[in-house]
Amino acid sequence: MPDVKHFDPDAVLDQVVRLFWRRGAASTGIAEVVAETGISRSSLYATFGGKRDLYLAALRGYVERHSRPVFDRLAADERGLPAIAGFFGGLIAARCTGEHARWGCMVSNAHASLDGAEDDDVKQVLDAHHDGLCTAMRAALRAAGRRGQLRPGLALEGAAQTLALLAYGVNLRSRAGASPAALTAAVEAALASLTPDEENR
Amino acid sequence: MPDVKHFDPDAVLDQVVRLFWRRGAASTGIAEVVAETGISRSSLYATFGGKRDLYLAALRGYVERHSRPVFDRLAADERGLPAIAGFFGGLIAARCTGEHARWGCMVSNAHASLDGAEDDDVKQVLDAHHDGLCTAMRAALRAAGRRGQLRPGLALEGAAQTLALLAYGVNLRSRAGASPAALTAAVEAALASLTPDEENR
DNA sequence: GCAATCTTGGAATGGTTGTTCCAAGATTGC
DNA sequence: GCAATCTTGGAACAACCATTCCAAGATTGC
Repeated sequence: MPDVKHFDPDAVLDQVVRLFWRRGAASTGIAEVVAETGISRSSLYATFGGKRDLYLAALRGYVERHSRPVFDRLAADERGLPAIAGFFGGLIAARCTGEHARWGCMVSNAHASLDGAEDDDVKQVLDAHHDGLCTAMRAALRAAGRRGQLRPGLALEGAAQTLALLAYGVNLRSRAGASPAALTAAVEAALASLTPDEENR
Repeated sequence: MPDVKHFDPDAVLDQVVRLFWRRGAASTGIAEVVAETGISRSSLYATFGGKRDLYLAALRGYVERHSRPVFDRLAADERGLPAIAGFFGGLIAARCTGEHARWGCMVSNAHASLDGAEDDDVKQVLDAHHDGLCTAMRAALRAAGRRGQLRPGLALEGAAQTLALLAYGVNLRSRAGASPAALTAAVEAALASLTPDEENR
């Protein structure tokens, strides 16, 4: 008997993600969300709750739709270092060109926007994201190890953490306009230092 | 003949830095600044101009008082890798403990809060900061090279960029509550991969 | 001590914020 | 087609935003 929604919540959330991703949560008003999505305030609040809930849903949607697929692909890639190089290559391309150029990564941005307050739900998403990235990186490094691409004695867990933090650095600097060349140089140096000495002579 | 200021602008700017550093610019109101500093709105506007000018002054003050001294010390340190290890050790300590624990780095935070708009002045500060960090890192790496601490064939410029981006990663993750141990593991792995193979067997 | 000149406190402003509310509209099962 | 039930548009709201303004106060050179 009831009426049904006159819009697609998933599509709307996608637009909200793009808005919060680009502009940040604090400096994006509900009015902008309404203008961008075309749906009314009532529908927004009825579907997603208040602004905090909306942001949280958008952040989770971002991880689910943008981060997770990339992490999964990296973790499943058996090529070793080329897989990691491919990950960073795609990252730099996505951060510097195309539709989302200079937007950075919504999760990285969220780190800086964390209110000292009880942002526990947001923090949980951030930690889960970081864990997913580290895990994928670890898997790719293990594959590299199996193929003999890594220098002897390399601390696999530590290297995974290094590369994960490096990705955050790329995300951050890309937002300020860092050149793809500079970012690529940093990544290539990091990857080169994982290989045995012989390959760099 | 004129009257003179009834407060110390430098001390006030320090308080403003701490406020924007911790809470971010977008979510900090002028009212909070007035409450924190104790000076009145009139004095604030007369001394620093509007909010954008105030934030810019605070950002520049942060770089001048917090980043620059650390960069200079790193650049002048002739010990090589131990100097870099010391830099990161101090960074992790400052980010995870003490007065500014979990505040991250104001410049790193600024990256994420960049409005797509004409934030050209802010971007300039960010670029200068990044340049200072890379330059200091390069100098320290050169010292390491002179002392034979680096693996053969290492791309010095690339390694400097890698370490700089790594620092941004540390800043970001520390704000979300990353453990000093995890951050240290990432840094140590990065530094270890700069040395010749022999030292890790 | 005087007058000139800047600073200061605090009220006032107009705009924007997130959120709520309700009448009007749309869609359902029967 | 009917009523029940949800959704929708848009007005209304109080709180807060950055900024301005002015009378009152403080400090200076003389």
